[in-house]
Amino acid sequence: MTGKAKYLQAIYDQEGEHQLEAVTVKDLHAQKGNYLNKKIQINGWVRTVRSSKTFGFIELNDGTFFSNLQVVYDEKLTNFQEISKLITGSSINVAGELVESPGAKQPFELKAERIEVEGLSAPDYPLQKKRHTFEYLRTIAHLRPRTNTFSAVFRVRSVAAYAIHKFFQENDFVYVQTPIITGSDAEGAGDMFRVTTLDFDRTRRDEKKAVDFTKDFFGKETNLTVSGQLEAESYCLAFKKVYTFGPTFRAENSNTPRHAAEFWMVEPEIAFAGLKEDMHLAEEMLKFIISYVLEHCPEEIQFFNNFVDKLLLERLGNLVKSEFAQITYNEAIEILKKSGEQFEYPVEWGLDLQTEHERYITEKHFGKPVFVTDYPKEFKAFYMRLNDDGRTVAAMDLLVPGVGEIIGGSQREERLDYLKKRLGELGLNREDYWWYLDLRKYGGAPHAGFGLGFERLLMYLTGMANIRDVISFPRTPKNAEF
RNA sequence: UCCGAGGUAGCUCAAUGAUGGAGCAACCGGCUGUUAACCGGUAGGUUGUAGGUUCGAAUCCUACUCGGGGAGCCA
Repeated sequence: MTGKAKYLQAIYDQEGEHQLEAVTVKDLHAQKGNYLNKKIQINGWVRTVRSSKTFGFIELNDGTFFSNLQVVYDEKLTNFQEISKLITGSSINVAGELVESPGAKQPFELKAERIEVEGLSAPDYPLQKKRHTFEYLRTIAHLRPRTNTFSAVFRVRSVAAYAIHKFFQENDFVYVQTPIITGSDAEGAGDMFRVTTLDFDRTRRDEKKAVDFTKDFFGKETNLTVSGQLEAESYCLAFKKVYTFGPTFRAENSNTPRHAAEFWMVEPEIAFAGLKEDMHLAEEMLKFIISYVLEHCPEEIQFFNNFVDKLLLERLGNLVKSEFAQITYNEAIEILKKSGEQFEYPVEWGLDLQTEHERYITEKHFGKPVFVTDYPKEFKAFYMRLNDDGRTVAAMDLLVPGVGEIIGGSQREERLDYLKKRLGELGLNREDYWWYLDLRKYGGAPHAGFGLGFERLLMYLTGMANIRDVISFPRTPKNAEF
């Protein structure tokens, strides 16, 4: 028994005369020669039935491959009437011979000798064989993976996740799982989801009506993580090259197609390295992931190119070949000022770049991914390394057409005195960061890292315009159904 | 959170102050190679909720609610 086959359920036919192991549609396409003109068995779900008086066709999808398998059946089946009335969504088991198809739309088809109904669907099955809007499909998130689009999205998601691990593992990075429950407010930025076991109705409060968290589960205030970065830095300064890949939570009341309250983030961190190495890593990583997906999900990417975004293949192909652009914040301001564009928000040194500015730079001016570096320290986080000019930090954002900011990173401030000073300037409590400061005290080294929004990468990879359509069960403000 | 546009049959949409329709899905029937199959028929509605204007409201007004777009925050 092969390693793969042992996971497949062996199913016997009704008479128990011979045993056929269920094969997958993926195998049929991969090794057509092994199966053609032979008896096979397939499990799957009915996408549609086209029935005539004495014969009919079933589009069967078994979840392993993008395309359906066409099943041909006729009145020789003992349950012909039942099969002709099968409702979309029903699960069946089909045994028969795989033959070349006379139809133009598929290379082969299954001539059914026996069809067993595993689970009937119902007349009110919400998925039809016509196009549905993504908005409607979000209301049936438990059924949408059965559609072409979401089948493609989540296969790409799985392959992309694998590609991320493959890239880092093959480049000697150590995969670190940082905590999801955290006692530190990582960046002092953004609202966090509180984690507590306190009973709201019987919570002890002190004279100032403040909640007494010493009575809580952890004996202190805890939240869901907004970033694994600080913890990743700790492991970076032990393993030299590390990465995290896990869920992240932000309680911001963001209502946009690019934000979710729960999303996945990839956060590499490299020691004895600066911003240049950081950008190089980001570019190599993105190119690897995209190449890997292009190679391993050709049907899915072609589907997106046909039905979601006509320029997808061209854009992804170009990205893999081209060099990312790289400009400083200063240069970005110059470009915007000289652009002649009428922007709604002013362009001035010391003001942050607005979405419209970022879009102009990456979509119109360069037409490809752009690193923007060295922002004024005022609108960046405390841990970013201060540049020699004393007013900018070694930060970088990667902007890509269509999605916007996909990566945010920086060289970290490794100089203990600078870091302490910065904490003070921002009114952050030094004691809260004692262990983070220790990393600088005990053999600190220059290091850098970035955060990649996994869902934003998927949007870029698939052309899907809304983050809610690249997460299985999206969590957004006022929405945690399923 | 702010700004502007929406919610009509299971789905996608018509109907702009006067008897709420179509396509698809469902259900019944027909059809010997279909492929978003095709042909005929049946059923399906308190027009998001509440209130108001009017002789009369899906249509005009107000509030709420839901989904989405733009902005802010960011990945």
